Amino acid sequence: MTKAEGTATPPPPIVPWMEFQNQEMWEKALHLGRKVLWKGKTCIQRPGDDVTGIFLIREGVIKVSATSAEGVQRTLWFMGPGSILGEAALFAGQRNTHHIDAVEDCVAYEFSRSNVVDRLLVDHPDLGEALLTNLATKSYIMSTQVEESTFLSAHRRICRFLYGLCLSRNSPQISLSHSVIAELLGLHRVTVSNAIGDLKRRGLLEERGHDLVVADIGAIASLINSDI
DNA sequence: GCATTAATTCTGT
DNA sequence: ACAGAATTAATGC
Repeated sequence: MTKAEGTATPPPPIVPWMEFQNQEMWEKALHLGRKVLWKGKTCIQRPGDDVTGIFLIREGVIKVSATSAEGVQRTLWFMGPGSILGEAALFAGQRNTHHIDAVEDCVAYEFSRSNVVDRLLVDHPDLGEALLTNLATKSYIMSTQVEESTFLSAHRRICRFLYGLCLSRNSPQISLSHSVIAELLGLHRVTVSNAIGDLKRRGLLEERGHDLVVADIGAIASLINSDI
């Protein structure tokens, strides 16, 4: 608790969107990796694929999702620059279990298992810590989603998501469609459309082109803890 | 390069 | 489930 007590600023909501700005620490290790490019809207990995290393995402955004046998998709989280893909499977000795798609053109660096274990972790404790931070973030995203989906109303979850995304991305602009948000939160698309329409009517949200812009972040924040 | 059409996606009821 | 608006892709000139 670094801040004063009186005005207890609640911790920012955990949202299923990973992104880390301090990427400088990775510069010293990039030579150990292999640069890879992923074209937008293409598949990166499917369930069952062998995991031979980890990927540091430097540019672009990818989507991690689970798919039922019938083909229904449930997005688990998005990953942006500074986040690491594949470390959970690598350390658990598991094959990949999710669908991973590039939603836009991406630049990443792949580090082999041996380079991670013998070089990164040994020579660069800060990178080891970054790996743990990445892993812990995924863990919190999943537990928070379970928690919110069982205890919170759809309306509140949408407000939490919009608010948390603004804070973590440090931008009021949200360029996600209603159906993408619905898949991410496990809600019906129409539920998301109605809730967002409601927030727009109240002036808390605005539409800029095809994007949403949070106009009154304070009001959205207050809605997180009070329904309707 | 530009204009039309066809297809697909997005939103609000 | 459906309709209108808005994008995007494809085609022809």
